[in-house]
Order: sequence, then C-alpha cells, then structure tokens
Amino acid sequence: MPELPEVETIASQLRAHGVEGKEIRSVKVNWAPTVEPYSAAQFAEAVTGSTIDQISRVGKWMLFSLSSGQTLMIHLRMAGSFAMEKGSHDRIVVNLSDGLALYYRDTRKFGRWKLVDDPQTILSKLGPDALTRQFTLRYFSAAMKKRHRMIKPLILDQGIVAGLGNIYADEALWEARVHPERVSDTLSDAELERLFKAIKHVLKIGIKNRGTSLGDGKTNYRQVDGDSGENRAEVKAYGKSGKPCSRCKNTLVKTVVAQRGTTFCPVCQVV
DNA sequence: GAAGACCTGCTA
DNA sequence: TAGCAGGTCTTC
Repeated sequence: MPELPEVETIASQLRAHGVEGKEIRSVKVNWAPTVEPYSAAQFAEAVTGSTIDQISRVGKWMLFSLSSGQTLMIHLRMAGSFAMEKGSHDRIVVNLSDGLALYYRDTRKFGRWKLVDDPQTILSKLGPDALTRQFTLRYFSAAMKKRHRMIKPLILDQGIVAGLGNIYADEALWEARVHPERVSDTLSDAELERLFKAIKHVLKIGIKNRGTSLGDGKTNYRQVDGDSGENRAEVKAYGKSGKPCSRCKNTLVKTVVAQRGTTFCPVCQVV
C-alpha cells in the first residue's frame, strides 16, 4: 500500500529515530523469501557488523547505504511497514547498536529486501522520481505523447515516473480533471500541464499528512510509531465511489482500468 | 494488453 | 465464503 508519500514518511521517521549511524548487531529473518538474492543466513552474515550510514528514498524504494559499500534496497510492496517495537507479522528484526531494534512487518509477505553492490542496477530501470527536478513537464509531456496508451496505467508505470500508486494516481487524475481511460497522446498541452502539476501536488500533500491510511484494520499503512497517516481527509476520489464529487457534486463511480480498481468523476473528468 | 502468481486478512 | 486490497513480476 505504501506509495511515494508513505515510503518518504517511513524513511524520514527512521532517520528521526536515529537509525542512521547505528551498527547492525544481528538480524533475524522470519520469512526467508523477503531477502534477495541470498538465503536468510547469508543475508544476516552479509549485513551484520555494517553501519547504516544513510537512509534515502527513490520512488517507492527505500535505500539503506551500508558501511560495507553495499546497499540494502527495501520495497514495501502492498503491506510492508516498519516499527521500533515488536508486533505481529514481524518478518525481519534488525538489532542495532545502542539497544535500538527495527521491526519490519508485512502481513502479505510481498515486500522485498534486496542487498546489492550497485543500486543503479535497479534504479536505472525507473523513470525520474516524481518529486525530483528531473521529472519535468517537458519530459512528462514527451513521454505521454510518444505513447498511445490509457493515461492511468502510464502514470502508474514506474519506468516512466517513479512513485505513484493506485491511490495517488486516482487523486492526480481527479485533481487534473482527466478521465483515467484517456489515451495519452490525445491530451492537450493544458491537460498535460494540469496532470503534471497534480501529480506533484497530491504527492506533496500526502507527505505533509504523513501518508494515507484507509479503513481501521491492522493491515493498513501505519507510520513508524503505529499511527495512521492523516491524508485520508484529503482524498477526493480513491475509495469514494457512490459519494458526491467534491467539485461538481455528481456521483463518483468505480470501474476497472488496466486491472486496477479506479474511482473517478464521470462528469468533471472529461473523456 | 490481459491474466495469473505471490500472500493474508478484512468486508460484504 | 467470495471478493477485494495501497505492487510488481512473469507468461502468454
């Protein structure tokens, strides 16, 4: 469930908890398929004794730069989260110096921890991170115009722009008043600019509100301290089918676009 | 493109 | 109990 704002929130909170600069004293892997490309034992041996020098984020990837020179690249996929306290579904526990411990929980076991020599082998497959200067209107417009595909799956394609997931894609399309099934090379320059700005905007607001949590169950996104994200109040489309559009008051509808549930306003998001 | 795979747990 | 979920990868 974590998209760019949720990963950014978690990365910054781990920094705030003082994880940077701590040494990895021991690692317990409770679900071996999480770690790649090593066995649980090899992985633990490879990282034990290293210091976590720096925590950063690119798209939905979180990067732990280790003093060994290797980089631990973590992808939360659908349900991964971090906590500083023991909980349920803790798939990996990292014991750090100064008595600190990091608990990686992931009910659905989709998340992956990749230990790599060079992060570029993975990052080079991504488009620019949506919140960096490399993601420009010029780049975005050209990328949309040279393809002939529905707009929603294109903005979800991490190889084009990194960071958007299903929530923020629906939110950006709603804000830009662009129908999710519009074909990319038919958007006007004005529509492309609206969508470009909306992508940056919804992600920034998401970060400001420390992420979006839905429902009340425990499978939802959580901040490191266990709190829900507060961005739910800002959500205008995702998960709101049957409710009135906050802009035009018509009823939001849900469909499936490129195998993903998609909520939008059939009146103000123009076909 | 689309469908299935990877998983668990919540909701209808 | 079936269907669905914030993601990505593989295989048609």
